[in-house]
Amino acid sequence: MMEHKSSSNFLRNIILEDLKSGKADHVVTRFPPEPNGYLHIGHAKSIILNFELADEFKGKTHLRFDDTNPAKEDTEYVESIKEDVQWLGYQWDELFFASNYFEEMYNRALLLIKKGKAYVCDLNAEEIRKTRGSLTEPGQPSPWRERSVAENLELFEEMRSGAFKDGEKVLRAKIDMASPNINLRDPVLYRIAHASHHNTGDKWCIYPMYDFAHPLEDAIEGVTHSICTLEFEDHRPLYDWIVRECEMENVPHQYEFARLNLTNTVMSKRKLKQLVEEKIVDGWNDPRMPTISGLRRRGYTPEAMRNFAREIGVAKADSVVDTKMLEHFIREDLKLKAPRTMAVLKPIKVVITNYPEDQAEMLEAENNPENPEMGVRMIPFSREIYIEQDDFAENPPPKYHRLYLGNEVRLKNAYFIKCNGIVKDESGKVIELHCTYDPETKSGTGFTGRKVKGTIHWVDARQAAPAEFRLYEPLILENETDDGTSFLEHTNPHSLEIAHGFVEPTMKTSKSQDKFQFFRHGYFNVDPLHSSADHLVFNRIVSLKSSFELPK
RNA sequence: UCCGGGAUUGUGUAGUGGUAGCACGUGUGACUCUGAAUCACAUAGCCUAGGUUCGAAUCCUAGUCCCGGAGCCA
Repeated sequence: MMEHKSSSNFLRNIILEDLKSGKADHVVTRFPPEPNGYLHIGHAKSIILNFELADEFKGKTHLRFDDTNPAKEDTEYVESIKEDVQWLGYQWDELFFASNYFEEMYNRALLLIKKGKAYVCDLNAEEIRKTRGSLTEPGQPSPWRERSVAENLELFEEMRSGAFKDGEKVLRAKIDMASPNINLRDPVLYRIAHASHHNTGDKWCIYPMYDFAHPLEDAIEGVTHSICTLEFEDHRPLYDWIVRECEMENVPHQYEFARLNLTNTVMSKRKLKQLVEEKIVDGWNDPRMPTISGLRRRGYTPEAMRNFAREIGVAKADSVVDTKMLEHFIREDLKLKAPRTMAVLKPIKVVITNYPEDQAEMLEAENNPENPEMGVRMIPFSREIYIEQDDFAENPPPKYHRLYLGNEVRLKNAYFIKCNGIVKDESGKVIELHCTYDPETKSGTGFTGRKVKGTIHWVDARQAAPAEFRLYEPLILENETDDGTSFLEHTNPHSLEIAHGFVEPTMKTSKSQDKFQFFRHGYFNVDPLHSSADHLVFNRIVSLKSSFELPK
């Protein structure tokens, strides 16, 4: 399909100006996830932004794992992140791990110490917090702030060699305890953690903090435009300080944009993790999750996600994008790609009383009327078929165009049928319909003798394949409020509905991740985990829009 | 309260001194072997108040409201 062009945004304008003014003569961006969880659609926005910005200016984009905290990170996440980035359609020019720079970072820390810009502090976490001051009051200098360079050097080397326990000492930058920007009040640069790291193993027992590590990583890699989210805005002066004082050759610049929020969705790793751990969903790739792996399993395509990301734009104002926008782009992408087929989700049997019992025929059906190149298929038809329960009403509501006693409708790709009788069980529930068909009205014959208001879908009762359908509703009912309630109280108990019905016989050969439009229902994806040849499972990606609502 | 940001139709986003545009949504009609799609039309906006200017969403002044920041997390 045609890819949408993204509209102008402030980051593009900045790059344009930088190139024009000579502040930069090329562009290098990076996507720097911490491998401590799965990527979600908010990350997709960042990935698409970074890769496309670089691409537009013939630059490069690195994938860099920001793995400076061994306690939280794991190679499992490294692999899933790589997979998700590639699935989205991007290939990094370079793959880096921050942990591979640990020696370089250590040397830069040494430089800071020698310049009198960093010191080893013996205060514990609690004491550091207490002396940091508040939003309105300055902090107090640490009693260890004036240690000699020689002593600092010796102590820092001992920290590295494992002479101290976790938390016993830290390395701090010596900046300004009275700064109105709290990030500048002698921030911690290194902490001691006797933990083994997914990449460096037990080589290190001191690990750099984000504020120290990130600017160095960008500088080492020659990143020109370091794009991050708004909450790091306050860190920018520190970022610049580190690059300057560590005397880095390349000088990257940090720019911040607003993270993505979607209606009826939570987007923080912490909350998503909670949904997984409290078993509200079935893992990180549950089709209800806004994770890239969840959306993929639901049936979203990379094209739809890219077009969505381009359309929502990039800005600095906090915002919440309507999920309908995302849905629009998957419908648009699948419209010409997905074959149409008929599926009855909640079946009721119809007996066509004037159709000979021993007869059957094959009828031709277009695979996609909007895309004739997709050809045709043959579908079986005989005396007994299934239709959708909702397509029959004993007491039809106003403007009901479907089947009811005495009314005639078209069976898609087949004949007109008229309802003459209903069969009920002891409880009074309608369990079967008796109809008659008109052979004159066969689809494709150009019959114009009379018109019907409704066309309904169906499957042949003898040959249809049983199938399971998973219908999703938003996981979160209300958007976050400030009333102090946990978002878990707003989860939708009916976010998953499982239906059992039938699909056309040709669907038996469908493969994992195949996508279809079930006539009049919506777009569905073959579930990669639960579907098999003898037990078909389809995830509803998104329903079709409908201007008619059945009254409850 | 200190520091840093932000405010353009219902939602998201362009516009950087010269007709406020795009997308989604919503509504109406046409068409229809999908109550879909498509097509047509409609819908509605510059936070407030002053000022500069022939002319302000844009520049200036003063407000208002919203978001972020006090991890040895990122």
